[in-house]
Amino acid sequence: MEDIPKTEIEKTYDHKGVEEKWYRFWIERGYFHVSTKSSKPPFSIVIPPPNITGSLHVGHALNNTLQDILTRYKRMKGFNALWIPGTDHAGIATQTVVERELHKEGINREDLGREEFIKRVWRWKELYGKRIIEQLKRLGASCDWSRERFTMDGGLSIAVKEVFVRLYKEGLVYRGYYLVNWCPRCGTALSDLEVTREDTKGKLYYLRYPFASGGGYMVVATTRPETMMGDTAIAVNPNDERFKGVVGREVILPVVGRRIPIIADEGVDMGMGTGALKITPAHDFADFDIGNRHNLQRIQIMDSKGVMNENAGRYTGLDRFECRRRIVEDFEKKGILEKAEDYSIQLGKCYRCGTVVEPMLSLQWFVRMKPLAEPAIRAVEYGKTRIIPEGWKSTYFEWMRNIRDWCISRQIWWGHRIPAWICKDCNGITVSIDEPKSCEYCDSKNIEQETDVLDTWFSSALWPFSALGWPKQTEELRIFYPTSVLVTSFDILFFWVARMMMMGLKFMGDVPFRDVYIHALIRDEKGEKMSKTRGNVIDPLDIMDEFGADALRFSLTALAAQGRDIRLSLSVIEGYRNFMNKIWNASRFVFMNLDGNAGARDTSSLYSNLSTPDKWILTNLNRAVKEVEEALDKYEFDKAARTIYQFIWSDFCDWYIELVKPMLNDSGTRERTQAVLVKVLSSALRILHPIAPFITEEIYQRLRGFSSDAPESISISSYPGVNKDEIYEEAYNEIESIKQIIVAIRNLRATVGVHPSNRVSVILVPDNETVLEMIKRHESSILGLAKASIEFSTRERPKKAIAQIINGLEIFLPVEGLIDIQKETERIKREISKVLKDIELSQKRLSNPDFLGRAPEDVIEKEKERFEELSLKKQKMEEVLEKLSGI
RNA sequence: GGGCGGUUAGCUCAGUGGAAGAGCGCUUGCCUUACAAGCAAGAGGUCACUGGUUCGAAACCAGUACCGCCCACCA
Repeated sequence: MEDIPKTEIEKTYDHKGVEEKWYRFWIERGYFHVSTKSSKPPFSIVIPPPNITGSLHVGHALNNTLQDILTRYKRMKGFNALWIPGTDHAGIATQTVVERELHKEGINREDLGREEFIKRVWRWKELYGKRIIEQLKRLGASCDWSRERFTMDGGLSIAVKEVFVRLYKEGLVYRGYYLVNWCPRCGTALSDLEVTREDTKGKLYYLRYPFASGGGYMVVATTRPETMMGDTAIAVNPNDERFKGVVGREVILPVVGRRIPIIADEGVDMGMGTGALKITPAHDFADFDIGNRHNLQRIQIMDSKGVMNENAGRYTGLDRFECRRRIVEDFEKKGILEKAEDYSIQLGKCYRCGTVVEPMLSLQWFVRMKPLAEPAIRAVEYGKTRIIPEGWKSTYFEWMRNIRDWCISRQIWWGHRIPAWICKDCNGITVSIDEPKSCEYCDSKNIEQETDVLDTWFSSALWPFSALGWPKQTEELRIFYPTSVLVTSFDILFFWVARMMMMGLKFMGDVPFRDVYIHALIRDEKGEKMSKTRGNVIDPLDIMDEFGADALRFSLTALAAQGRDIRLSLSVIEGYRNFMNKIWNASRFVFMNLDGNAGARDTSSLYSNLSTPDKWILTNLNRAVKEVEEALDKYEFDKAARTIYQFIWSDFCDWYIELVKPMLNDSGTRERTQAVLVKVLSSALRILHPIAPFITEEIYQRLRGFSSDAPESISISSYPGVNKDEIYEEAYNEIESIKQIIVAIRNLRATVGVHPSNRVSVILVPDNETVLEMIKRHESSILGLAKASIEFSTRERPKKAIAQIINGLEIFLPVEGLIDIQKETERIKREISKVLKDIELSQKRLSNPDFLGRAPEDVIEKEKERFEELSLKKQKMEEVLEKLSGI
């Protein structure tokens, strides 16, 4: 063990300490800070602002890794690359969190009062709102932190008011009494998007409503019998023969005793239920519309907490579900309930808390969407904004074309308070950016500001321009709007992307981003959504602790294909952690073989005398660079990662380093080889840097000492370009052939079971002089990598030997009868039959006049060559088989 | 009810018209002085099914089945 190489570099890469160190270094040097004075072309991304209540989950990790890759890539490519960070105030979510805190202290927000409560939320934000930002930094996010924004900071508040006022003045914001989705737990209205539908098992109840004139009853079916106390009609389809005689008559509501009419409405589906529909305009969307058409009274039967109100008679004070239970019980006794069937219903639930939403009549603020949606549809149709992958376009269009007005008011405290003042005298509404002194209609001073706040997504919709300083006409806006790309996942396509499109076009007159890249959602290895209750959550913070941020980032990148979900498992991450270690050790090898003064050398002269393996690796490098560039330009992150992985591990480590080892021990070739190693490693590090910034910086810093003019950090170094002069077709093919020979010999060794440390002697029978000469040039490589010494033979094949047949060459490994002849014979036979099958197919193709007539020339040529090769191979193998049987 | 994805090796996924691929797992042999988080050699596939287009289909088209997602006021 005394001849362990003298090196200070650890055998295993340890990310601990490294990541933090370089992140601090980058920040201190201000590499991520972007100046508006720069003459470089702009590139910009605004972050999807994470909630201040959030903790980095694996979805954030993916989303931000991809943004960081793009930002770092563009920065290295010479762009003035700006990535604006920020956080979202997340109205309901944050309010809930703080309320929970209060609850622990035994108080609620009403005890505190609005003003005091909001102070508490701000205090909470100061304490915990930075958490997710710190986590993004751990991930390596290269945001310009000097421009960090918050959706409730002063500037954004001005933007929100400006937008609201302008929309109101143009009639695009209005206020009115409508039926909205109401969450009784959160105590607020929700937009349609904030309601999720869930299949729920329920019952369909058939209720008998007796005719007022006596003599029978109507049967109506409902899943919500408690709403019957708000019924104001029964509706049937006018074309329904069954009910021809009853339209215009009246029935009596059981329990309540109220008389309600039977009306006819086209909206009633004759096939559903009993064909007769009970109409509750104040608690059902369809009924609301029917009610409007027939001027029906709207009777509310619940309060904002979902508790039955005074209109519910003897059920007043009961929770809606308790009321349902009781009412069914009572109806059963009284024979009002005809039957109850099991029924599966799509129940609307609050997307925040899961409470069943209640359609509730209330005074709310809305945005008129149609006029805003039209330009946003056109922008995507005309390609002013590209959606990638394209498949999402149709989803976007579908939603935009059927868009409904957006309920933007929320009855909570945390959020942007609506800048409207309501006059207590004349009920007039004064909407204004600054607090008005009096009512603009009656001049009364008796005005009060609207207590509602805006939907969180209202401010998010302005993010691409508000984060750049709007409504001020800033340099940032001029340079960086529209932003280059938005990176997001599809679950907020409507919530956010669509609304940003509308607002951007409305207020900036241009789209908010050129591209929208939509990535997948992360699931566990079984394809299930990660959730705490399932216990299948992969916490990126734990992953970063154990495997490092680079391994996490690379894993996410490699999995970021454009499908709909990504299945992430620990074994995948472990695999890419191993890749990081591989890079580390390849670098370690390079360092161990460099001399201290390597940097002072003039490398250009060394390049004039490249070896074939040198040319081969440079060819591979340039092709890899090209592929990675093209992939990143098309947002094919997984392809970029795969290309880099393959280049570093297979090409550079498995072959180039191995091929080059003897050259490092030869003083005639040592310097040149060192130069190529450094060049290739340096390029490899730089193409990898956007994906794995930490380890590449760590190695780069060590490599920098060997190079005279390297920038002080890899993150500001330039991205490698493709050098066409370094594509060496001939050398490439030559090494590919040599690789084949080495693999074939290794295969023979394994077949015989030769111990890896033992040298074998093989007999090569080349087809021609060219092949012979080529092999001779690489004899030492074959000796080194296959541990085989070579004998050439032009005619004679050895008698006792096993063979491998490759293109242009037969390889024999003489054996001393130690091998299992039977097994080897079988193997060859199997090979022959495979070749035969291929020959057959090829022949069929070549004898097909249609193929010869219609296929392109080069394909036919290739097929002919292939046929020749296969035939030759078959012939050679049959000879080998013959020889084998003679042993 | 409408729309959109997916179905390729045991698992997770690439591959978009011209010889079925990768990683993990598996088998076998190796601590070969960069790396056992490694090296080498293997085994393993009717590319879901049925038709069609084409000289040629895993890929393009149509349909079927299964899995998943989104949208929608069917009591």
